[in-house]
Amino acid sequence: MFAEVAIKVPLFRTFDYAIPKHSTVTVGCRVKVPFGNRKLVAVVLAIKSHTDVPEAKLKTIAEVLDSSPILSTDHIKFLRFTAQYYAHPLGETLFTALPAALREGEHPDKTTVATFSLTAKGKQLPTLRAKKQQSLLKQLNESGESSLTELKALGFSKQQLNSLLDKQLIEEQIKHDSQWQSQTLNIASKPRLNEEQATACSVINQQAGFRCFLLEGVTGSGKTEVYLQSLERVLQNGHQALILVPEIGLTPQTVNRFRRRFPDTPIDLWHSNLTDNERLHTWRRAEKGSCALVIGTRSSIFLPFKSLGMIIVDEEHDGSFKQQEGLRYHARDLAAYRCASLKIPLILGTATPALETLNKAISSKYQLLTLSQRAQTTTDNQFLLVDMKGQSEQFGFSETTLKHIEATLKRAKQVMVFLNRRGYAPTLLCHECGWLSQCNHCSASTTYHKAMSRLVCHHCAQQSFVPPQCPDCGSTQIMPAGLGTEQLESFLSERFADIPLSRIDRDTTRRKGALEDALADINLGGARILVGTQMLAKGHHFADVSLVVILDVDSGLYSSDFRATEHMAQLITQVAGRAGRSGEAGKVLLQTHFPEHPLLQDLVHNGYQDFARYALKEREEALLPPFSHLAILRAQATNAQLVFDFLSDLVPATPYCGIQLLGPIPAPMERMAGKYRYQLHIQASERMVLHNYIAQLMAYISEHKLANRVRWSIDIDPMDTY
DNA sequence: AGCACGCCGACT
DNA sequence: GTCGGCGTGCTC
Repeated sequence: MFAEVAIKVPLFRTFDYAIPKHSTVTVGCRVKVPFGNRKLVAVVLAIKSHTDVPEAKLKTIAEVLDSSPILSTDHIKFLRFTAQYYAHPLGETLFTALPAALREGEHPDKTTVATFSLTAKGKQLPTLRAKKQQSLLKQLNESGESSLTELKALGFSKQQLNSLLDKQLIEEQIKHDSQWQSQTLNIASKPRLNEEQATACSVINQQAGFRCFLLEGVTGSGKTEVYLQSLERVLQNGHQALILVPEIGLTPQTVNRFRRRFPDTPIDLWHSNLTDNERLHTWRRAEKGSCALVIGTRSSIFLPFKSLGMIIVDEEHDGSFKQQEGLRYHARDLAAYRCASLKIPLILGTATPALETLNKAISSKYQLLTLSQRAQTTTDNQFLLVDMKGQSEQFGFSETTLKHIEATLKRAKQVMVFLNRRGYAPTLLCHECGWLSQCNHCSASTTYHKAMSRLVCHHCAQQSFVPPQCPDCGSTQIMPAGLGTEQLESFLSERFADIPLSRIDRDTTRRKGALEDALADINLGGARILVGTQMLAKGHHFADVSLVVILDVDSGLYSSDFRATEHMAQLITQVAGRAGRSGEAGKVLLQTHFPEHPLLQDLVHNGYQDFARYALKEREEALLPPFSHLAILRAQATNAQLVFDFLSDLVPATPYCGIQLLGPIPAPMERMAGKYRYQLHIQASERMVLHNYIAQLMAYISEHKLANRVRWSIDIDPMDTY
């Protein structure tokens, strides 16, 4: 007998091996096989009695790693679809979907994970002298139980845990793998739903089989409550559910909310901070049906649930659901496929649906459920467009803007200021000769970080010292040009000297737990001015914000990326939702040179729903996604000519009816980390045509002699097209 | 991707 | 003389 196996190599083919006598090998098991002169882990895809491989080439399986399959045939089918859809080698697809421990051939049940919870004594929440231990106690009281990794992510240490263990305030237990019993489902008291929420829940609950719901709900309209109550039926039926959240959406508050609602229900987390052992453990718990809910980021879409009953994608428009390297999948889109083949409901929730999703709702492929009532406030926010034409500005702020900030601070409210550029200034400029600080390896300028007194390339992360003189002309007149969050911080803290300020961007939150600390600090009434990048926009609740300022609206209006306006509108709407939660209407101030821009006008006067429908019309007229389908073939190498020749060759070699090719064109950043980058845009009005063409293209490329000399990759449904 | 094999340049 | 650069080909 022979086994067809997949191996983690970038080849669009599988390999056959002889099965040694007396050993049992089944589909979905891992085996070790000799491959070239190495030994690799492989996954068995099929058992067959015949092979076309000549006897001289055929080798024999060296070792069987699993006595029972680690991948079900259904799951393999899902991964086969993924590989085919994203034009990625099956072996690599299979292996990226597996936790590292299984990729490396570890025993599937090699590990258990401990969690911590309060003892009876701990539940009385005694007052402790150690502040950190006290807040650890508080955290465990809120979460019920947390693993070491979860606690470490919150900035707690093993020592603090040990002290509490010594005092017998907390205890450690091993998560067991026993089957979760839905009979024990215990639902904590829940709020009454408003009419819209109740309608949404009942529509979802009446659904049997596959249906995709777009839950379009403004911030504060209670989407999470709809998720929670929709999950009840799933759990009661003994099924599992997956809740996909954006990368930074997996906050302790979110998790605690689910844990509090379903106190005896096993809920596992899945995110990039887990250790390999924890991943393996969660993977197995999902597979065995030991956990009922998984809340996870992008890659949790590949978890092998025993009996999945629903998938929820929260903030479905969020860019972090798309993987940007290797297997470039979109977790939301794969969720749709998975739900369809499992015949279970999918809920996509957001205040600002992606235009792709909205289009499906409008064309009735998805069912639209709208939540328009805000639970907390009744007043709508006010948008103000500040016309920057001819206005004098200080550090990017117009006089009007500064006056609004001042007035807001006087009323002891909080102000949020957004600029999507970290660092002090995007470049250094020589006043005498016009020299700009450039990265040696990328076609980009280096960002000036004043506090570190370094120049940093944000594309390849290389740092350099700030030159005392201009490297070109020797002048000492070199100065920062342009604005970054660090500069805003220093300007605002000088201008409003007595007002505490907090900056939130990737630089200030690098340390583990730093973001949580900063947010907690803000909510304790510390900072009144919050300056930050988009990070600040996502999912955090600040009670007192009544003014939001967005400085660089224009960067979204006239970008070469056709999705830039959509993303800017989403950002504006999301941050607007953060303002005015304290009872009074919030103000959102948009600085722009194009106040009359029709999309901006539409957004400001009629809201995202209207904007999005208008923007869809524009996409339709321009035949852009979702009214056509895109793929990008990217290639890079140290030698620019090589890259260009490779891509140029493909254009006439693979003509195809119904396909438009654009390129080769230089990538938006032509040189990055020392490599020259070009791309080919592939567009089709029919999805099938695109995929048939790509299949042909892949076959052609794999024969191409230059293909091994450049690094190339294909991106289906790319997010950043430029 | 790795890894071997093979063919040309500068070095302990 | 050989060490090593990377171009080419192959993996059941």
